[in-house]
Amino acid sequence: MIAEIIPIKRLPRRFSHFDYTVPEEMKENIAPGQLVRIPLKSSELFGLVLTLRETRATDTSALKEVIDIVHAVPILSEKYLEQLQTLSQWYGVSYGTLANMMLLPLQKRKIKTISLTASKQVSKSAEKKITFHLYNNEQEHKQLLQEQINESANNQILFLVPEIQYIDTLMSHLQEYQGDIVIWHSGLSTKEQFERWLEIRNGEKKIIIGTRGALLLPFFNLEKVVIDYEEKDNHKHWDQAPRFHVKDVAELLRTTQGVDVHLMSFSPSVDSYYNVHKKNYTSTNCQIADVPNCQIADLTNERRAGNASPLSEKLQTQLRECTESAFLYLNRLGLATYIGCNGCGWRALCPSCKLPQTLHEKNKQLSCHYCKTTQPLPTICPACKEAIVTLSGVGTETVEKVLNEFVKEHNLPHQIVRIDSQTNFQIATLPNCPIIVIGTDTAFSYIQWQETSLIAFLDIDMQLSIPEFGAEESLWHLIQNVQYLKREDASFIIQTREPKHLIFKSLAEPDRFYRTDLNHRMKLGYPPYKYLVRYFYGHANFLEAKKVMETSVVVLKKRLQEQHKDIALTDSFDMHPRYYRGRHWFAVMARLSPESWQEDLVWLNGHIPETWKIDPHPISILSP
DNA sequence: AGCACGCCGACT
DNA sequence: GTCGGCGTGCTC
Repeated sequence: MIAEIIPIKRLPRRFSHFDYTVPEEMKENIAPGQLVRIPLKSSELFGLVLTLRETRATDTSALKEVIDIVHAVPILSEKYLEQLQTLSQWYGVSYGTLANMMLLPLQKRKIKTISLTASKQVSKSAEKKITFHLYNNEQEHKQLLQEQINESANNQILFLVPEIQYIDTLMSHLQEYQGDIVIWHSGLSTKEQFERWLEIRNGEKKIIIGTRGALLLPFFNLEKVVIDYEEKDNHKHWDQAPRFHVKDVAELLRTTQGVDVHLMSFSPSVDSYYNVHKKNYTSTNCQIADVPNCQIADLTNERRAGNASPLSEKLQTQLRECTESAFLYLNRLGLATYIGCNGCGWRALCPSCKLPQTLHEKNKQLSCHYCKTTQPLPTICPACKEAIVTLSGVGTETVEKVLNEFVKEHNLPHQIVRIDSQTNFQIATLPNCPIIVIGTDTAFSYIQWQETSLIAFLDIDMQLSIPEFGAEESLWHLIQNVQYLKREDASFIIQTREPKHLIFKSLAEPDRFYRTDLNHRMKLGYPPYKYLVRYFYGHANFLEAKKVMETSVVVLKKRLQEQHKDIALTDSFDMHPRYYRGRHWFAVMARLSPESWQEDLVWLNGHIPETWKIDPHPISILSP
């Protein structure tokens, strides 16, 4: 007898499973889904029995033997073995990689001491549509979360959040259920993983709150998945393969296992807006709150009038009158400033990555964030040879300097606090007086919103010029996020050189933003009208990377023309950064029909070079 | 992918 | 003599 076994280990995609012979005395007891021990190369590791078959004449090669069966009860049920196969095809990873994510906490010494509860065959309930819920404040949020628990039967319910810090918010809303909750995220120790994994696998805990990795765990009887903050990009596992989006995996669970899927947000994604209006989703309420009191400060006029400060007149006036705390948001870091020519618009770009270089004040050198190479700061513009290269753009460090002077000049009581990923900020060190926080995204979770009466975006124009289909949506959610968190009477100022931009015109009329953005996406073939799949490839040698990618794309296009005319493929393009982790990266993107993406994706994955990385439902077109 | 193996250069 | 850097090859 031969057992096809998945080694529980990250392996390349071509090694899905291996054949092992089953010793005579094991034949009666071995079954699919069981955890076994197997030899692989020179080591011994855990494996998962996939299928069993009688020895055939073709099985001539010398196979190794299964060592032993760890538990008589299968560790994964039939439906999870099927899920393993689907996900392997979608994301181009070996079964072992996925099995490793489902069973990661296995510890050699402890594993034999645990007992597994055999899962009953739960009758699959009738497949329901996805439901969308909108909430406008924390009370509504809390109420919706509790309803989700109260409305489900006594089976497991999983709440997914985009980042670890949101777990606390959910916990505070679900205090009454504390004893029945288990938390899952990537920061757990091996010991914590082991204990919690068992509680989830054996159905000892009914409520699971976790980040995206929790979705791949083997649940005992999962009835419902709630994806909270559904618009956030961190619901996508972009880091490393399998690059899955929780919405896609939840959809698989819905259609194959009858799991009830709910999406929630205070700022619905453009995708959800579309699906609610198309009645693909059921919705209780999708009346999006407007942003009535947001003030736009037109920087173009101010620059013309001679104000070169990063603080507009409007902001300066309100800062002078501000007696409480203020939050000034900037979406770039402070230690570095971008360099360019004021005369011709030339910008200092890294020669290999093609990313804007930054000036390090200390040594007056231009350097690149990614490849760390440095160059001297030019004194004349390399493009027009005339204008002197000057600093352009502001970072948190620059703003801090300007503010220090401002505070001194107007005798304000505020202390200035910088919060970004480079400052080691501790919430305990906050002074007792009113403060002005200068910060990036990192600052959002530290702001004391009840004590903050003025919020300003200093420079979000860069966000509007990013060539990504989701750039405008991201800014929209950022504005909504402030509106959601800020005290009702707090001022909110956005400084921009493009006051007539769609987003600002739509603040009092959210539907206008969604409809216009959707219209753009339809014309350009972006989600929700197309399902995108990005493939990318990197090589240490630039020309080699370019050549390999281009020739492969030509071959693939020809094949599509012959066999799959409905799948459109872009030309290959360089990524951003172009040079990253010691390689030069090129990408290509396919546009699939949203109705057939699952089959089309599997077909495409089967026709690409093995060296290509597979990225379905990409969050970014250009970046890794 | 990840790990063992082996080759070579730099140190106690 | 031995530590360790990373190029190469292999996994039923």
